[in-house]
Amino acid sequence: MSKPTARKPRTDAERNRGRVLEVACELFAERGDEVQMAEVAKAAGVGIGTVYRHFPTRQALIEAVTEQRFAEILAYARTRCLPNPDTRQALSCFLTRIGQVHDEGRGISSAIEAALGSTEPRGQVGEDLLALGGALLERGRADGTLRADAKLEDLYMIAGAVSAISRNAVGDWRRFIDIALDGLRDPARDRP
Amino acid sequence: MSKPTARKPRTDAERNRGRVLEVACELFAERGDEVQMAEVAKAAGVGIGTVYRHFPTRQALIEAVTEQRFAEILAYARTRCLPNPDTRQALSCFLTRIGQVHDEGRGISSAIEAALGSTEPRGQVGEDLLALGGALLERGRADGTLRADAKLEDLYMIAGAVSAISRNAVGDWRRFIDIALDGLRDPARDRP
DNA sequence: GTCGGATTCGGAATCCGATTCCGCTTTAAG
DNA sequence: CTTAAAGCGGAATCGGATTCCGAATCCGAC
Repeated sequence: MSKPTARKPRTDAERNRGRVLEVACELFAERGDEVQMAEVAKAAGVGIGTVYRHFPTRQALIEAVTEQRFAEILAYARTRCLPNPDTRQALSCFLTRIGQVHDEGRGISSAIEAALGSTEPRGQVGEDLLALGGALLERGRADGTLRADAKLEDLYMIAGAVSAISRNAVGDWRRFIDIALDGLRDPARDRP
Repeated sequence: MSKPTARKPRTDAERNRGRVLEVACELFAERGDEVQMAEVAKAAGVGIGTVYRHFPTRQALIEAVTEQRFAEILAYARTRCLPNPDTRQALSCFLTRIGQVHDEGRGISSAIEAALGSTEPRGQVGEDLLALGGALLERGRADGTLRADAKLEDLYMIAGAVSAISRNAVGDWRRFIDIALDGLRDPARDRP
């Protein structure tokens, strides 16, 4: 049974968790992977032990930060991309946002990339992001922007690719987005 | 001046270096990133100090292993891909090989990926690989397999993407290769 | 063949950063 | 206000890369 005996979590603990996560977001965005746990603790004004109580592992902390980023992307996609009636532009806008997030916050990029590709979406945010992608995909298939056999997986492969390309600075990821979306176009209705 | 005072390197040193590199290739391929320097040393039958003399850093060792992989890819591309008269197939074959290398040796994948995207090709191998890509690209533009404005950078973005996708197991990278090459096709001569 | 010094070896010691542990402090509940 | 549970801080521990240095091996000269 779900114990009704559960006491309300201490307010100071909640606050501390929040501070740590917030500070971690900033630090990772600025200096990326090189940030140390002790630094995060000091910057948040708590002891190392406290950081570890809330995020049992460096990896866990990184994942939490990553989820924040995902939430940002999700919010952006909902307000700026979905509303665009041109499906191609909506898709491009969505993918572009992913590239931008990497360009801005240098850190956690690899985490974002890994999470993007994971079939186990961490929590509600991942779930929602997946759903949003599905909706865009459906629209695209319906209005002919995408080939009929385009899959959600395809979209996420491309998203992962954008992540990798921007992270490694391989080239112009904006250009890549165009190429990839062209590749996902319906070949039967080309030529404008 | 290039010091003529340089004595020929000791033969045992050469041999040790070779052993270490060989053993490292195997270990990294089998167990990837988790391999420790001490392990490599033991497996190669030398002391840790020796490993460090030849590869001053774990990172350096990984890069050396990576170069081996690149050499394999280069050799394969030369003998199996270039000779294929169908440029599309040749390109696909080349990219497929990259995906396969990741699927086989689980390790150093991230290193391969990073190196693929680097504008500073490590040594002759990278140089040659770049040249080979350029040749395929040129062929593709000439025979209409690729759009006229396709760049070498595009090809390497795609290569990096294939690495990332196969490494993170985001999805079916073979399918991605098709999509990406479709996107790089000449849009003016579609419809068979 | 063998002598002397340069080069390489081996592996113990060191360094660094993540993670664990535990006595002390603060909060929720009665 | 009292008390036990929930949290806290940070010193100690651990794991693994990297450094150091005396001992062992080569190379080239005689």
